[in-house]
Amino acid sequence: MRNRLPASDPLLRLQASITVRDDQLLGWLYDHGVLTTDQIAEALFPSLDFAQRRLRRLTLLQATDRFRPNRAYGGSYPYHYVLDQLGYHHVHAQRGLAAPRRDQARRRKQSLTSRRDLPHLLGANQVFIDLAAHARTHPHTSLDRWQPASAFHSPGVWYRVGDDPRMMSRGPTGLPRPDGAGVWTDHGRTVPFFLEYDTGAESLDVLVEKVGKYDRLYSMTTWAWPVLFHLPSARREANLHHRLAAIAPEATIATTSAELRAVLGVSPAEPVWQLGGTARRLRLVDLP
DNA sequence: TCTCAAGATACTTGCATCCA
DNA sequence: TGGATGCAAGTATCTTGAGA
Repeated sequence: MRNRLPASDPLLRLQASITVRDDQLLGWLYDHGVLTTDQIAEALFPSLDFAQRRLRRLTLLQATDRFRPNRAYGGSYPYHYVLDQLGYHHVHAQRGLAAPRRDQARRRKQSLTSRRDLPHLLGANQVFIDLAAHARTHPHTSLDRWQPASAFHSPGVWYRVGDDPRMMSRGPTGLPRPDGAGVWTDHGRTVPFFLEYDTGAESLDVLVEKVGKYDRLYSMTTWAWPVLFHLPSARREANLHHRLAAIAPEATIATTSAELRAVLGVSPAEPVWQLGGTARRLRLVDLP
């Protein structure tokens, strides 16, 4: 039974109302910036209806804040949720960090609402949300780790014991900057992976260049995680494989498309991943 | 140019049921 | 008793398009 004593301090009132699921949501918003109502409902709640109720409650408690962009031709997008100042206080307390800056939430909100690549961020987050939603409804599967792109921006982040010591001070220049990374478990088998989310806005040359950076990483370090390229269309996916066939990358590159997943109506955990040179689609957990 | 209804999209609210 | 949940109806806000 949670403490229902009225608390005058907003932070105490929040702490008294928070559930394990709220903890996970606030942690995700802290790490990944912004999630929509639909994404949160899909990954954490049994119904959209109940998710909306709970999110409204968290917003009233000042743990989360939200904004709602309008669509170009009428109507609006669902609410986009971000962490509010009390949410930062709560996550910092949970993780044993120093108190956040007084204007931390305001700065982050400003940066998120004005960023031009918001659809890219939401798209990349959606891949992990789909995995979390899959895990919620499929026993013996779990998304054990979900790391944001920012986790790979600092110098020395790629260094692991046994690697070239020069990697300790080396920044991400010339090395990959994945849109996220995760660890997926399915019936006792575990696969870590990097995600590259493509909206189709960049040329194929840029994607091939990214593969080259993973090749460089693999040759300099002990990293050997498969790289998942999530592309918008089947045609773009085929074109990328055609380009990769010419360079035969050392890194393990697996691809899928939003188009294919929409037709099949399946999550990224299902057999949708294509490796170079094979037509067969593999499940995420079956990737080498 | 202005007004207003229709349509689209998503959130809110009321009520009921189940369960610990 | 209160939280979790589902269903249905209502509400809010925007764009579009027709008509005065």
